[in-house]
Amino acid sequence: MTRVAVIDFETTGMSPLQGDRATEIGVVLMEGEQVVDRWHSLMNAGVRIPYFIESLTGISNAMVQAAPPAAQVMAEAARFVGDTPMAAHNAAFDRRFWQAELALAGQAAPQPFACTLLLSRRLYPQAASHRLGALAQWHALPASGPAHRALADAETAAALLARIRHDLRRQHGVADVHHGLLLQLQTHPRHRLQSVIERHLA
DNA sequence: TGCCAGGCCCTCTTTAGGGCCTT
Repeated sequence: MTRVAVIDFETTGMSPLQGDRATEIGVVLMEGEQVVDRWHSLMNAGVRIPYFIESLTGISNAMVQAAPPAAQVMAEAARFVGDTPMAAHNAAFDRRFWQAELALAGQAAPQPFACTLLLSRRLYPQAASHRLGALAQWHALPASGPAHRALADAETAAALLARIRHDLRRQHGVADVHHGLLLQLQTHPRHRLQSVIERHLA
């Protein structure tokens, strides 16, 4: 059974290269379409959270100041994930922070990332919006808690990934949706979706 | 001083521009 760690970060901004840091991490472990474990933590990276971000996430400076150090949290996250392949909604964003925060903690980040945003754009071009919350509504996914909190958003992304796996099985005839197939699908143009699947099935 | 993300995707494209998505 394919095991995937679905991750979501709350951060102080968009880019670790600009000095932005993670404030919260949530990880949901899936086997196939089932959630088998979950883990989350606030983290203190020693930087101030802008007011706009506080308002967006509800994560305050006082909350992160009371949280464990970022390096300690990331070491625990790395142990929890191990070498499990990963997924996230707009994975380019979470992968940047995963790699940057682990690098600051002296840890490697070798895991490949599947992206539910890229996969949704290919599988559901008729959706009006591919934001995580909009897709959750569009698919009628189960509610997972307040948006813009790491574990709730990781749960929603995990439910979306389960839906993607389900639709690949039921609508496209893929018996076993390997992580490698997801990585292939997300890197090909939308119009080549079916040919990639057919090559995989051959 | 002034600027400030990065990458994918579409199209009135490819010698480019702008919208979307993540916080």
